[in-house]
Amino acid sequence: MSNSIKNIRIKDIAQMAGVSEGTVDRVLHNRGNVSLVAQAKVNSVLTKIHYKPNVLARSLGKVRNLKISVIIPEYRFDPYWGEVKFGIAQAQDEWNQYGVTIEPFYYLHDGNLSLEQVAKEALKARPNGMVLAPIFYPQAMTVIASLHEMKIPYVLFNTNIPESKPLSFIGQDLRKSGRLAGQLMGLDHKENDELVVMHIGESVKDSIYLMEKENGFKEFYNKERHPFKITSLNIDASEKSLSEAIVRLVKNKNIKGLFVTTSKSVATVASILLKNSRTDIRLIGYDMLKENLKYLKKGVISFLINQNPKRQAFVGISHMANHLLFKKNVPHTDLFPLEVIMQENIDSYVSSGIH
Amino acid sequence: MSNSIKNIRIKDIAQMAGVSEGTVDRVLHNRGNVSLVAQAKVNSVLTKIHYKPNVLARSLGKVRNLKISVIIPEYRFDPYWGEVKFGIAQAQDEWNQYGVTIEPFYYLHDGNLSLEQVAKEALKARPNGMVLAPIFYPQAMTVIASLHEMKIPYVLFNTNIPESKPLSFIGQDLRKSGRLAGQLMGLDHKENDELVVMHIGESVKDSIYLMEKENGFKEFYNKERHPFKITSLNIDASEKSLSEAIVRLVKNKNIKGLFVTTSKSVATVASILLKNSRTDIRLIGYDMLKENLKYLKKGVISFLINQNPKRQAFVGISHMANHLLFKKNVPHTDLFPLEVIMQENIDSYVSSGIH
DNA sequence: TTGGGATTTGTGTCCGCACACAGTTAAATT
DNA sequence: AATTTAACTGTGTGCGGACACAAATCCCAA
Repeated sequence: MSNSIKNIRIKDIAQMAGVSEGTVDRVLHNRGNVSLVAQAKVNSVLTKIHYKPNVLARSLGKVRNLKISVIIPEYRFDPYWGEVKFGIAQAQDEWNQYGVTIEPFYYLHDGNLSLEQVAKEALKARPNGMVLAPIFYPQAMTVIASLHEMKIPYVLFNTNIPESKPLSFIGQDLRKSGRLAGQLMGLDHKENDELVVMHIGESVKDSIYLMEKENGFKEFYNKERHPFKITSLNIDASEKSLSEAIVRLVKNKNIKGLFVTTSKSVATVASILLKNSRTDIRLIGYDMLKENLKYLKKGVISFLINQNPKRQAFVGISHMANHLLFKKNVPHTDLFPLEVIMQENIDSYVSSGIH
Repeated sequence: MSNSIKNIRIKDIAQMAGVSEGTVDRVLHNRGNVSLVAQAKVNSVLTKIHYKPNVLARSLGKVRNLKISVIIPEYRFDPYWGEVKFGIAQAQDEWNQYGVTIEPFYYLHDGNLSLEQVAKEALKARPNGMVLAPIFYPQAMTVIASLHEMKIPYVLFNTNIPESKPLSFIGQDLRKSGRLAGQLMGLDHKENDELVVMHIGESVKDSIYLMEKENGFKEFYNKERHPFKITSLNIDASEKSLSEAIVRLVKNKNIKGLFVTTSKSVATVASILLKNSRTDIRLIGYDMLKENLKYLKKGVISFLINQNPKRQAFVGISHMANHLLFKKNVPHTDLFPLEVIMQENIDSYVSSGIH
């Protein structure tokens, strides 16, 4: 019965309208050069039927070698970006077969591998689209200006720059993620506990976005009116100052909770807690980095909030590819869920590939 | 520079091997009728290069109107299956444009709308593949037998039947999900607390799989050697007996935690807890059903474990479609992560579409 | 009325793969 | 040696859409 629901093709429309395929094509893509009569004939058919172009056929005859440049911070110094790189690799796997080439670039804070320099290099190859993790605001802005100028569409992920107009932004609501950390911290609260929010790493000074997490965290406690003392701390990532600072912290017996806003350093904190037998302190951090998982399994880290860096990269690239290749509409913002990782669900997250 | 990374096509292989495209095609699909010499020539090229067929071109000339039947329990009596239905709708949206038709069917426990009857109906249309939620074991087995006989590939989701050999299974590890509930329950434990595992609903008698959750829950406490008293309870879903049973339960002041294994009934439990001012009881349930979210927001439900029914259906259908249309390899089992939903991350889950 | 430019329309080709079918060659039979 | 049979190989076409280019039509001025 519902057997031969022959899909309507351009050919069919042409026949129905009594014009040639070329004319239908011109109307569909409003390329102009169509007489009002023909236009009317085609349009009257188009309103009657619901034409769905065959995506496969459309992109088959497409310009091969679409090129997407991906720019992220150098991954060798931070396993977080290592995860992102995995996501890029998966995207390459997925999209190469459609003739889409994905070229990754890596930047440092400054010098001749700064974001600006690297982006300039990337743009030389005249990519059809760009996917960018813009963690340094001012540099990012000049890159984005170039992109606008060259009319290259771009997707941002990880960090948003709302005032630019990206095709799409992929990331999380950082304030809400701070609030979530707050709730997780409070699950076994006691009245006179002291909680500390820690921002660790050299990027702190440039990364206003970390403050969002802190604000969210505090917001949670304001709302709930919990009588906690909350302080915050900025520490450089340099080995010595970091461990010294933590050791000092740990000596304070009132401190019962630490919330580390940067994903990489929470493992270091955990190791120091362990050495100083302060595993009574509830430690909350970000992301399923290898070291983090180790301490989560041991119970030193209580919770991790998963930002899903791998998937962020994958989805970002996919949005761009879908836009370029299939002309699909992509969401303006794609905010990932705030995933709570704890001992009893680590495995389920590790084993499930990209989710 | 890296400009024309021309993808290797059958044509190119033919040229490299010094044979015709037809021969390459015969080797690739081992259709036979190829001389050993030609075979060798082609194979030597194939080992050197990594041939990736263009999925688009392959499926372009494909049989249009692939048909996939989806069979799930009647959704009007259980919002869980309502969620699943949303997933089906999304899959239709996604795959219709590729010429794949998705036909849903709904079954009840028995009668002329039993799984067997409905499946018989579905099979009349000779679908190219089937996606099935087999919650009643014996009936499901006869359906699966038919599928094997008719050589129709099938994907199972929600409930696994490992001894059948589905193309793919999509779901969660229920034992681990029980363990997770255990950990969530224990976050603010006290020594002499009593915990209750509740199985609610008429399907309990047929659904051995609910026991997995209970076992996982108990397993967690065994391992941790927590001194909790854990009891379990099977209750019919009939209005009266349910509320009576819960009211009775609630009178016991030692009870500090309830773990409801069926997603739909936890809201009822929550409403009764609220009426009887026993919100001190930690309540854990499953899934982001509308009613459940209401009580989670109010704080009556502490945690929900998300089984992601919508996505389970979507992914199940997509696996089948990828298999039929693109000949893609699909994972033998696709176990979803065990997502923890709590007040401060509800929104992030609700707003992010299908993840 | 005709020429010439502008506008409109139709046809053909390519994209990469799958598969049917015709064509070629070699071996086997008479 | 002629002919059948089998084994192998190459060519051609279609899938649906995009786009280039050729062909057809129109309009207006000379």
